[in-house]
Amino acid sequence: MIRDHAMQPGERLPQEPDLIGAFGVSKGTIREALKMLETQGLIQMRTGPGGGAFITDIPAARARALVANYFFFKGLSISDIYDMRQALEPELAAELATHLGDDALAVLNDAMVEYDHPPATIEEEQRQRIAELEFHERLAEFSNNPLLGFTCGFLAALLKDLAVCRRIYRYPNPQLRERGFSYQTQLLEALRAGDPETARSIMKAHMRAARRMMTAQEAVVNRDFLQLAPERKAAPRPAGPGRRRGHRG
Amino acid sequence: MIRDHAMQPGERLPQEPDLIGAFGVSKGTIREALKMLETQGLIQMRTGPGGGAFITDIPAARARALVANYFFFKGLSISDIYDMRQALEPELAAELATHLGDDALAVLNDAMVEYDHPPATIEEEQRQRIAELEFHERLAEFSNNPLLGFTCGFLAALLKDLAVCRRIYRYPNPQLRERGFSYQTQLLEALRAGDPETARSIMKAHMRAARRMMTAQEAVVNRDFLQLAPERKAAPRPAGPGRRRGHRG
DNA sequence: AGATATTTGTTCGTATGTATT
DNA sequence: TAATACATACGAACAAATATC
Repeated sequence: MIRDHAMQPGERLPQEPDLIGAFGVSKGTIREALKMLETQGLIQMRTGPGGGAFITDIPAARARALVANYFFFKGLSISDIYDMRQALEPELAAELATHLGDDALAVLNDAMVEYDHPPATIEEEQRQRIAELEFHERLAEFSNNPLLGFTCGFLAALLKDLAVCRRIYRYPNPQLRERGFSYQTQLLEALRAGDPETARSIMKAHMRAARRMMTAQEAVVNRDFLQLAPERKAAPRPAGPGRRRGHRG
Repeated sequence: MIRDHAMQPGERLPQEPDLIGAFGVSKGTIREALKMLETQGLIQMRTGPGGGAFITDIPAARARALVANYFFFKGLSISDIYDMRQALEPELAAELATHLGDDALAVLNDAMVEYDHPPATIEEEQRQRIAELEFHERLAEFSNNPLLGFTCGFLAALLKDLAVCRRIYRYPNPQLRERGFSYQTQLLEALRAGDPETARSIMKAHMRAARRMMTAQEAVVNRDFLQLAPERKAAPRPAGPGRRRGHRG
């Protein structure tokens, strides 16, 4: 019905009694169907007069959560994520350099104040790592390429949420912040100058360095973690034809 | 409940009456909840004795469909897709070269027989283009990196399904098949030889050439299409802060 | 092949919650 | 404050699918 009527975000579906009539099924069935659409983020329900089911632009966070579920049993590793980031973030940087305005640059600058200084506590250090990843989420939001923006934002969100990563962030690592901050400062300059090639190569170096530090840390953390909780080593691995690595998400 | 019990794919949830008891809600509510999980691909329902709700590994096709919905109103262009493919497919090729076995190579070879010859009809040409994209889907399935595999598979699926692309495929373009087939033949050799650098550079050239041909074709097709159906020009554009291109999916 | 038991799927009537006017 | 228009929730009965004997 949505497709055939070419319904656009903001429009309202018929009310439940009308849907019951239109499709010749009962209320419960209609409600299950509406729940499916709501789960996919395609509609939002509102109660009360004037309420009903409204077509919506799927929120990026919803789409991210749905696809994150897919990777839940896949045992993603830091390397898997950085393979992608190394390929995509430099392209994102280059693309942004071609069109980013002063307002966007100001937003990005603001995002960096959270970690422009050494952390006083381990808790602050963790907050800074999250903030650093949110800087990358902001970058992604400014992309003119929805695919590139979504994917880069998704990867940053993964790094915030994945269990392995959260364990990594419990270990102090001053270099990670220092070098990250330095790269991002240089990146903003290149973006301000509208210089795609420089932006790309800065981001490339940033990703290479971050990957090196994260995978090194991953090894340490996994060793400690597995020693402390050795039964985890025998945790059931994903079924299906041959994946080879560990690091359950 | 799934998370707290750390339930794994294959396990069964309690039956509806038990869930009703466990959560103290009615059958309709339980069913809406189950529908949500089923929509996300997290469970599958089966009727009959021994039936019920089973935890499942989310099928890749399900996850792709969910995230494809997100892009439905975003008006993706051929360029958007090829920005991603140019960045990712070469990395995929290089990664595959490090571990692909003879069985996998045989599967890929089989996938190519569909388009190892010039098409006799326009219908066959269309089938060949789909088959060529399915070759890339196969490649993606063999990746050891779930993120890279999923994303490359998703991009190929987009090119199969997107309205702009389907229109493009209605125009004859012998070069697309010839050059694609030639690149893929070279690629298989590099994969067989276990040579990541060669595989990467072949795929890079393949993507560059494909992008060029597709965007050129896109311009022609859009011109014809918009002339034939000029009211489409005024189709409502995606809401929200400034996207700049056309080519509604 | 057919009967039966088990489990999900659907319906209907009713009651409740919530936002607008 | 009250009336109205919606979604949301409940419960009992019935229908359909499927495995097992």
